[in-house]
Amino acid sequence: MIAVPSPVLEMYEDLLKRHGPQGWWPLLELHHQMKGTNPTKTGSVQGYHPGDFSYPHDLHQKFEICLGAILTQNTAWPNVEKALLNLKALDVIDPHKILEMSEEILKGAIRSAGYFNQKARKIKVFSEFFVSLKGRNPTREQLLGLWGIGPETADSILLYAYKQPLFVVDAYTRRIFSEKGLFAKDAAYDEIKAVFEAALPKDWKLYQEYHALLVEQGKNMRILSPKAK
DNA sequence: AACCAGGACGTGA
DNA sequence: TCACGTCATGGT
Repeated sequence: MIAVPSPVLEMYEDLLKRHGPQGWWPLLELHHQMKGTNPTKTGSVQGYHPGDFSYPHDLHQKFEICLGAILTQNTAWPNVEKALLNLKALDVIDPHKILEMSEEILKGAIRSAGYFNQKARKIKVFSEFFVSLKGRNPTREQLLGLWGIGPETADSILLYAYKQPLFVVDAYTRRIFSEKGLFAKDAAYDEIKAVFEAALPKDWKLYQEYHALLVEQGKNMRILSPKAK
């Protein structure tokens, strides 16, 4: 097999070399060997587990990832983490408990993540769906049919909570690669997603790491040169 | 002190 | 379809 130069693969190697393994998705509680903060990572507080692809360990952590995916919509992660810690303190990171609690209290708990009116509703809707799954895996179509779950959130949930090999496209991905001419800057989500999935082996660990690296790179670009876009 | 974050929905054309 | 306004807190 002759190695064909691919900007997609080259970028992955470059980012991995530059930033190292990212250890997404961050979780509130890891097993004790990994536990601790990672102050070197942009915007992170805790919960990353670089090199450890064993998570999520149970249904509880699956649900936590889904909540995080909704809460982080157009929102910086530290704000999301505060919201998740509030939910944990209330002991409601559980779809049944979310459904039981008042929407007003839920709004108060997730306030730091912004858009709390919309996100409280989204979390209620998703919790009902999660219960209906009874432990089974959701399909992308099912997720997209829920109010509040768009393409990126659906793919994030499927990739990080359910380990499905679906590439997640976010604003950073769009920006970094459209500048390199891989696709138009206004290309549709599914079009960009297809470019990556065609260029990469269908490997959910690779997809997890790649998306995390693109976000890390995007954050660094913003901090190091705010105007450089 | 604007500007923007690990987006999605509702609306009008 | 598609561009545009709206949603909201917290960092720089």
